[in-house]
Amino acid sequence: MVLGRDSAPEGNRVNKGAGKAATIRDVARVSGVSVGTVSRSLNAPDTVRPGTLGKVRAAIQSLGFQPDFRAQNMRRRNTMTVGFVIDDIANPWHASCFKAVDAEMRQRGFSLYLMSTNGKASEEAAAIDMLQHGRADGVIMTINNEQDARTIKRLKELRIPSVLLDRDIPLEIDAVLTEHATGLRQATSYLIGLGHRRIAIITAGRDIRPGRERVRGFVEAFEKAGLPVPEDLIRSQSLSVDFGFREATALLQAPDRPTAIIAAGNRILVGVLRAIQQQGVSVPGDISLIACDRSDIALLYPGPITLIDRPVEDIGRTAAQLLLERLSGQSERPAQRIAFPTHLIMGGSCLPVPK
Amino acid sequence: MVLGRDSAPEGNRVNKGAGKAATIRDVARVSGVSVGTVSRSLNAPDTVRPGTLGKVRAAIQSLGFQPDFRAQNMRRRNTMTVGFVIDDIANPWHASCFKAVDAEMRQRGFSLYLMSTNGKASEEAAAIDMLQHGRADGVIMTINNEQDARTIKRLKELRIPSVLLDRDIPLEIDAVLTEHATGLRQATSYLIGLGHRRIAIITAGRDIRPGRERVRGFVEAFEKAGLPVPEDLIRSQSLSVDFGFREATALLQAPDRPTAIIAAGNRILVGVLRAIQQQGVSVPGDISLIACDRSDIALLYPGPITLIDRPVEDIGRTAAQLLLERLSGQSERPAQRIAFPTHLIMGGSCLPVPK
DNA sequence: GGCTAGATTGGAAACGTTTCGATTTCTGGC
DNA sequence: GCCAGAAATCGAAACGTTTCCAATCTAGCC
Repeated sequence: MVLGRDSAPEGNRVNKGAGKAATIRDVARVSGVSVGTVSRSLNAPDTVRPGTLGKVRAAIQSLGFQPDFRAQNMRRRNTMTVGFVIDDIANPWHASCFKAVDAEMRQRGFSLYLMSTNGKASEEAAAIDMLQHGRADGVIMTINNEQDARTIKRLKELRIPSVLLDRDIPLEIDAVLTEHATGLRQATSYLIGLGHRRIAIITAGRDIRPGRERVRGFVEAFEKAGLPVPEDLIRSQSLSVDFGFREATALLQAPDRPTAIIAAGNRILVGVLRAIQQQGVSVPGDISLIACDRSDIALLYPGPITLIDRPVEDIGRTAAQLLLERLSGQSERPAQRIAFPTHLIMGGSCLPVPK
Repeated sequence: MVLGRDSAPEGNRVNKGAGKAATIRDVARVSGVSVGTVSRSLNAPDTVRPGTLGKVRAAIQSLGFQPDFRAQNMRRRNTMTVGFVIDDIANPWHASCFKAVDAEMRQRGFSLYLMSTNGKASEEAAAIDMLQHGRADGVIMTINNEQDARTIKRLKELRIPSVLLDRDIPLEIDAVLTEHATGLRQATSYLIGLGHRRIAIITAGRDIRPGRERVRGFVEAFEKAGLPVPEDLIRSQSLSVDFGFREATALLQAPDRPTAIIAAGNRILVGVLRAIQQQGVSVPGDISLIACDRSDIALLYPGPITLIDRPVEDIGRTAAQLLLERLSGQSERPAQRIAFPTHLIMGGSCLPVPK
């Protein structure tokens, strides 16, 4: 490879406009046909005679013509773009979900706008506003608060199809959900089976579906076992690292410390582990731990952590498909809600309670 | 909040087209001025008389008019969109970088396409192709192989401004770099100072700048100390988890096991830790470890790992600014290369070599 | 009140495509 | 070789903005 030499001739020109690009008109002129025929050669080649097609293609080739995307958007009234709105792309679950959505969308010619809202309702509203009026054809999103009036209003007035991820809103919007309640019931029952009674759960607030459902599953497990629900150990407020850290610290320092913690949330787990480390507690020796969602840390933390998994690729792919269905135009079906099951992956972070 | 009731009336209509949106023509008609004046009211309000402006604004308000983004793109010949091309958004460093770029760009009205190429040259080429011809105004990217002919060719012919992240290519392209060599020299010297001689480095191949530079810094540290370079412990090939795992496993099983490993790469660290865990080795008791870049795992792995940090926010912001400069049009300056320093953050993963 | 320069406004021409009705060119059967 | 019908092509009208030139208005000055 003689890169150095090869690139020298044009080496010191910074890429920029680089002369006018050929238009469909140029192609028409060069190939001696009308503009309409060139367009049809591109979009419906079977309606143009082979001879003509050849001439057009030759002209396209020689001019290096590529249709201008903006003009196509303008005329076709779409953008082949979809917004993916979440609170934080640094959350590995969101990153995986994005990849699944992207894979599905890209192969159909769509590009994805990624908008990370930092969990702020104002940024959320701004993101939704931005996608309207011809910036995107559809949206896939996880909003931060199912009750925020501003966001609800935006969604109600949204002019493009949308799919909610793991959120539940009293509007007719497609949604892809997770059966968090089942997962938590199962995990909690497992701990109860190991003899745990003082089990804590740290998770999102009840203002979003994952918070509500997880707490519900947690409570149901105790009820099913005929045991009193440890209300004082339910910490349901936020999915943030900080919340996880704060609550875990408090729980670990309490006189009647729990024997197990369910860190029900990706980021929460990080906070919980930080607290565990800071308090010098050992897992599973001093306390049992269950996490939610795969992540580097959950799979690796000195020994894999027992966790409630969910099929993130399926979830992403399904969200993409629901949206594509609507974007393809023909489907006027009522809104659909699809839920995916979780399953418990056994790690080494849980032990039976010593007698 | 009476959500249930409020949303009932429109509740069972799935969002969709929802009637024609008002155009600038409608606004002109309603406010009794010409189309041109409406446009100027929006884009240069100080050139229209206050009275007129009032009428126009009233009409806009009453019609709920918002300019059609596609038409603006068409006419203005831009898209207010920038591509962010990387190999894997699940890499937390990339996620942080994206957020920094996004913050800077969003406040100037740009949206970001995120394209995750999975490190495949074909997807990389496809991504770059896709961004051309009016789909984006510029690109920020980390390509996967600085020697791949296909990618180089794409870059050379790219018609929109671009910024490279941490890559070095013999073309006139803006780039934001990291002084990996300095970081590695420092880290290696630190280990040498602790008495280590059998120090291994696992990092990217020499086909990309981080690989080359890191190995260079590593070698220089030995030379500066007047010590022989442990060539057999330099494993420079890929940034992947798998490579980290494979090489770490081999190193740990070797008869003359190193006393320290530098896991020079975000993902590599995950692989290395997996190997360490599987081999039942303890850090820092059995082996010292240094990582690159902050991540949940580096900060948390039973005790924070000593690591070579770099200012990811500054890097992202700078990349965005370089691009914005070019996009603003007036700057015809030669390509710029800006390098950021690293610094060593002391964790607890290194110990002196016992005599 | 008339004049001029400057400030506002109107109207139309782009921007590059797709699409649709009208027109031309094939094709095959006689 | 002609004709009808089908197939292919042409040409022009959109799509919704911005922008430029020309036309009109306003204010200030004498």
